[in-house]
Amino acid sequence: MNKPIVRFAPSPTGYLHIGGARTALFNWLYAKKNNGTFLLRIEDTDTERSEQKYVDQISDALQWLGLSWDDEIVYQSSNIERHQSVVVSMIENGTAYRCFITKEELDNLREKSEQNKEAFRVPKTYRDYTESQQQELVDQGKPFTVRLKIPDGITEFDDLVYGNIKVNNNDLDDFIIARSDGTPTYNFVVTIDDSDMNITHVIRGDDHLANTPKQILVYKALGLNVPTFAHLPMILGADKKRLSKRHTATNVQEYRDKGYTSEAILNYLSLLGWNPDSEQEIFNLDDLIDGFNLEQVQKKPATFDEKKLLWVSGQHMAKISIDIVILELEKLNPSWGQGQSDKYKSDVLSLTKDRSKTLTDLMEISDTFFVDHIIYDMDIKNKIWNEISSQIIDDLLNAINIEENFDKQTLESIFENLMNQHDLSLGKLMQPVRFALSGLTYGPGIFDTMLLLGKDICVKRLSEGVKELS
RNA sequence: GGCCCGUUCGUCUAGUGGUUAGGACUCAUGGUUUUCAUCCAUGCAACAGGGGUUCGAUUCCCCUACGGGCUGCCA
Repeated sequence: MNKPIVRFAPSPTGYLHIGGARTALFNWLYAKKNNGTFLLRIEDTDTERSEQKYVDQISDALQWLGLSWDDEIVYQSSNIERHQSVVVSMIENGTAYRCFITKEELDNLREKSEQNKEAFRVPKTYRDYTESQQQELVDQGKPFTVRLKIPDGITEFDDLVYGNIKVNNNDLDDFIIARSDGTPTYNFVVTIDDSDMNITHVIRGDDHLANTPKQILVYKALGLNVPTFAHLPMILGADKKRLSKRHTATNVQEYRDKGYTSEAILNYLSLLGWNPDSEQEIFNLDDLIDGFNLEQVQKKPATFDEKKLLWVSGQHMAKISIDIVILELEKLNPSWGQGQSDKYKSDVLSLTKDRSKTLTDLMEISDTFFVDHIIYDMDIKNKIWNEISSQIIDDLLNAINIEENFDKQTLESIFENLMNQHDLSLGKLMQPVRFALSGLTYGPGIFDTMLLLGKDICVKRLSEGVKELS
């Protein structure tokens, strides 16, 4: 097979959301898998709604995800002259025509059809006007749009996901390819651009499935090669509605901020609408490229489930190396672990990493190893602190001070004595110790925590803690 | 209204003309763990409905229902 060229073509009217990221991912995977090319085209022809900040956001998000594109970004708006010249040539060769029906007339007709519960069809009034008849109306200063002259017949194509799709051309209107202000419309420019960019495979959301026959008709009118299409099912929110800005947390960068790694997000996204044909669910990028194919893409929409994302993320956290995790944490929060030695940071992480599901989890749980002073949550204190807690801490402090050594064996024997003395299980005994020491009720093993903190800090925290908490 | 697409546990999915319809997440219970998280075990839970075709349909066909998309001088 020839090397495929695919593209991701977002419009910069909003942030890159999860659905867009999935589309980008599948394009990217298809390109990588087949040694192809992955291009980025910004569809910015809606000047009302397009904004540069969204272009920046989208490219940042793609880069962060690791879905880097080949070549320069193509801006659709910069091709407008090319688009317009094609429109002119189509009027000349009769594959398109000027239509002088106004928007208001159309709106009225549309409304009438709706009231009568009839199918609305755009009247083909001007379809067969000759060039000179059209010119005459133009000369009169009448505004016009340009419509594609759709021939009779059947339009069909084989979608890589949906299979054979067949539409009767009679069910299609002669749709507008250029507005009355001369600007070309989406279904038209997308074909020109895809053709100009030599796109071989159009992989996009299935909201475009019904547009595809129209686009094919444009390719045919222009005598261009029709690319292969693959439509991806939509991603739905928990309410089963198509994911949109109305849903909470659809922005890729929100997930970055929540502490998910790009690899975890990509892994989860790949599972939405694709199955690897095995029971494996945790993939790194290379696995994904290796296993990916369009044949195993689902036809039905998938619901985004953050619980499963969280699980996937936890699996990735278990695998990720400490060195990488340090880099990721510092990227997420530059002040994380500031002023600490690499050795200490990596010791902290080796205790905490495996009990975290996200980078933010990890930051939270590791924070106690970096702060100067513990701030105690009094709600938690009220739940776990009791009359003997202070006594336990005092006894522990005494024992630590008496012992010369501060190592695991020593700590074990200290706690052993305390257990006997207070007639408590280790679990009960260490609860107030952990809290006084870290302000938390969970975390790494208490001996490991104390040893990493060191004798001086333990003594300081315990004595300060017992004062504040008593 | 018309056209196109879809429908297996709550969610992501596997699967076959004859299966105890499988796995994963979630949830519940138990176990491991000094806490928490992990991990392990067990359990709950699905073929949208109705007709066909067939000895037999979750699987093939049709209809209905439901959901989504398109039907824009948005992309």
